[in-house]
Amino acid sequence: MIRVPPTVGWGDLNDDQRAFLDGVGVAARGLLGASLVVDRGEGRVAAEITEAEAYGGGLDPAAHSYRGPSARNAATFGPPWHAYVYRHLGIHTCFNVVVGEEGVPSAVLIRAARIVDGVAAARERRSARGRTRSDADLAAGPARLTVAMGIDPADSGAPLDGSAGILLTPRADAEPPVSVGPRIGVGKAVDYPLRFWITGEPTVSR
DNA sequence: AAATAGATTAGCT
DNA sequence: GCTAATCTATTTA
Repeated sequence: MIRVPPTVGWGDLNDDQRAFLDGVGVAARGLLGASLVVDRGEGRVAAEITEAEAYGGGLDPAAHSYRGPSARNAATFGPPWHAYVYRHLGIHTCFNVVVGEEGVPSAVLIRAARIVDGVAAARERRSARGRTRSDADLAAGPARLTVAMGIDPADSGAPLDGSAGILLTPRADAEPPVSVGPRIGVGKAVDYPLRFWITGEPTVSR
């Protein structure tokens, strides 16, 4: 994997680098409509992914893994179809799916989902401050999703084959209508559209 | 060694 | 809309 210095704009990427980034984008897009189930014996919640963002590891100045491995981002260098979970601003937890081969960091941030089963459990977790939420609001945002589904930083590095309580199943049907746009809350590399969502879904983040 | 920005959300104006 | 909450990693002195 070739690394690009922070001063180099995305327009200067060579063909191989662009192909890699596009590949991560395709992976993110492919996760739309996929089924995510968290089941630890109680409070089982099943959801369908409705919004995802791609992060291109060593090529992407906005990626946590851009400057090499650290204790926090180690999971992004691990095998694909595993979780990368981190804490943001000390209080919020975000869930990613590692999509690159082992040793090649890349991840897809799951920004939003539609709860299809276990709505009661999800609402219970999200109503910690005594507020009730609409169904569409339960997982409309990366940190909201982890709360609703009961995912925490201890899950970072866990496989997503169900053996650790988290099961991610690829979408079986045809791809739904997809919208594309720039990533949210990212100051760097804004000019490359790597955010994907299911068109018209009420569950996507603001 | 100290400052600051960040893949966010909730609550209040 | 604007700000607080509050931790980590990177940048600056």
